[in-house]
Amino acid sequence: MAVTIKDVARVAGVSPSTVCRALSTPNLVRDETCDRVRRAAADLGYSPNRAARGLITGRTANIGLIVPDLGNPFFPGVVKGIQARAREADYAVFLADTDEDPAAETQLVRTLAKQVDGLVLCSPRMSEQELRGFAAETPLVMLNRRVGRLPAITFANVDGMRQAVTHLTALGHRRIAYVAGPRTSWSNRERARGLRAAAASAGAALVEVGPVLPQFDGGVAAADPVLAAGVTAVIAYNDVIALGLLSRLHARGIAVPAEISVIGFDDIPMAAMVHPSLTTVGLPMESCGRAGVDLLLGLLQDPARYGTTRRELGTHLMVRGSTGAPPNA
Amino acid sequence: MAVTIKDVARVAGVSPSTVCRALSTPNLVRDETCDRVRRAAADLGYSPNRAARGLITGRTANIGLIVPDLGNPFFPGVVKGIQARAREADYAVFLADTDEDPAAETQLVRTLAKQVDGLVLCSPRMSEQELRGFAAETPLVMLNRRVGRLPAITFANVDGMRQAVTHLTALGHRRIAYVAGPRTSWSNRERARGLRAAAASAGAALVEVGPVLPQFDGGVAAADPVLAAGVTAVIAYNDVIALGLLSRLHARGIAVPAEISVIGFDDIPMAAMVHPSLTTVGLPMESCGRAGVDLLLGLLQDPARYGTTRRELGTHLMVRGSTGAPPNA
DNA sequence: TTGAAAGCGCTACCAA
DNA sequence: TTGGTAGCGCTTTCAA
Repeated sequence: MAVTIKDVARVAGVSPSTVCRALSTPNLVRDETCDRVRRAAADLGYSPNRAARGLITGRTANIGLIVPDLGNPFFPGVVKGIQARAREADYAVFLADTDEDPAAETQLVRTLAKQVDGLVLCSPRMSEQELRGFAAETPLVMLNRRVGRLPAITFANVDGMRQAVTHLTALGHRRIAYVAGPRTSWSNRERARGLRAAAASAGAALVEVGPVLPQFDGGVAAADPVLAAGVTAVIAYNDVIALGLLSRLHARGIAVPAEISVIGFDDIPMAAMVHPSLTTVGLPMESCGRAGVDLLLGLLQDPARYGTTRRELGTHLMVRGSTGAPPNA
Repeated sequence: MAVTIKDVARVAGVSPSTVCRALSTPNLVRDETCDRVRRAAADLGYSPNRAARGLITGRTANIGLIVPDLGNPFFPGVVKGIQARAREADYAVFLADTDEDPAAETQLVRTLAKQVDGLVLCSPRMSEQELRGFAAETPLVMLNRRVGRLPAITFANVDGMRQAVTHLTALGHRRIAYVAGPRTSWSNRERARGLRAAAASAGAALVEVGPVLPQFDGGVAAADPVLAAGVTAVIAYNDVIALGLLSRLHARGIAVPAEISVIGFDDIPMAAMVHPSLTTVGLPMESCGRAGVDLLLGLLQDPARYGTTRRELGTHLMVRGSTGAPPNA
């Protein structure tokens, strides 16, 4: 078995209590003793058993992270941000991928809740009611979704859409399509809302296509209806859909942006790598992860203060090759 | 605080020991008692504290997973496979992303080792020596790398390259470039070795370009040297590099596959989504994750038997649009 | 400044 | 078939 605090105590010639103190509150221990203990610990390669510690302190130093689909290029950035911030704060991360299944999500929350101090839920699929229930039991922060006053980090979807529309109308576009993501998705609703508002105030016509699955094939499928709608520009719910659009437009011999402009949302890595490169609304994904952990840590320290904190992170339009002036401008 | 086994015992009117048995070995408990306990547990919403259990059983029911970079599209598939298999076996997964930093990897292994029953290391960056050291202390399986006889799941890199070369020579190619990945990468060495052997036995000339970073920009940078080498086909260390190649070739107005054929390795999702779609050697990533967990579970049960088990998973060439006959065939 | 002892939640053993 | 007891590794009183 692994080396325990007793082994260190024996080698250092002190009691286990002293070892514990030497390692956690050195100022309560005579310097010389402290040194001896530290040396023994180092020699033996001791590192404390966090589970045992958690049992008594009631603090596991673990956080749980639940994501719907790691394969979705939106998530790795967020997860990396969470990892990085958690590591800085000396927390370990339990990760679970639910495969977009709300039932699995619920079960996973139950299982994880016991072994972590708090949970970060990425774009949770579960119902508002369930979410509220869990939030009452376990410190929890949501990413990319808001439910009531529950702690959450979100992106400025509405403002992102405003930026996209401003860009398009400045170029001269007057008729724009929106390829909608899933009706049940919080961010789709936000983006659609922002887009409608921006189009209305800019005096541009808006045609909604879909909803489609937020995947490459969804975009492929949406391209023909978009073309049929007689628009000069299209904004997709997200980049993956936009990439599908681009692919199908290319296959049909439609030039982008000469004949139609395309805008995505998220700024996933591939967006900058395709031809033409994709104009898109960029989300600070790593910051989102970090902010999520920060909020969770705050929540653990001072639930009253952070219990209803919601932060919205700014978004920024990345203008690239897929947008230009409309055909007959 | 959470509800403990004592609470359940009190409500059910039995001793904690009985609660424990009723829940874990019901056949040692009278049916009626068992029912009473279960009901009490359900009423109170009891679920056992796995950390406390682990303390005594010496089994945490957690596995640790360390990956170098979740942003690399190679990993999500593997991680999903691991998650899925772990969940089936009722294990939870600690995930750590090391950001390609070997030092972080070492530290993370140390930290995680205490709270898990075993570790899965994805394409580990650390030295052979360190790896051997850790393997002596903690059950551990490597994915995508072999070191001596340590337990590992790998892909048939050599055979994949044979398939790629066979495909190209069948089309008539006689002069092929290889864009190498990092010298330090185990899979790059394997792939290069397989490629050299296959080219030699097929009588094709091989030109090596690079090494380049295994990223899109690496591929972009490699395109010009490849063109200068006067080859009719190029095989990249991985898909991400191949995508960069494709992009730069497009920018220079070189038609693929009319003027040059391109093959990648991995079959990441984007490979099928670009124009022309990328011919590539497909790796069963989810299977790799599942196999890794299976091997780890075997290792935990019977270290002697599985201590040196290494499995190689088959690879399959996915022929797509980026390969064709050479220009003057 | 240090050590002894109690106990976190749980399981395993021995008696009954 | 059940309960009591000990103890996993650690931290935290309370005394000394």
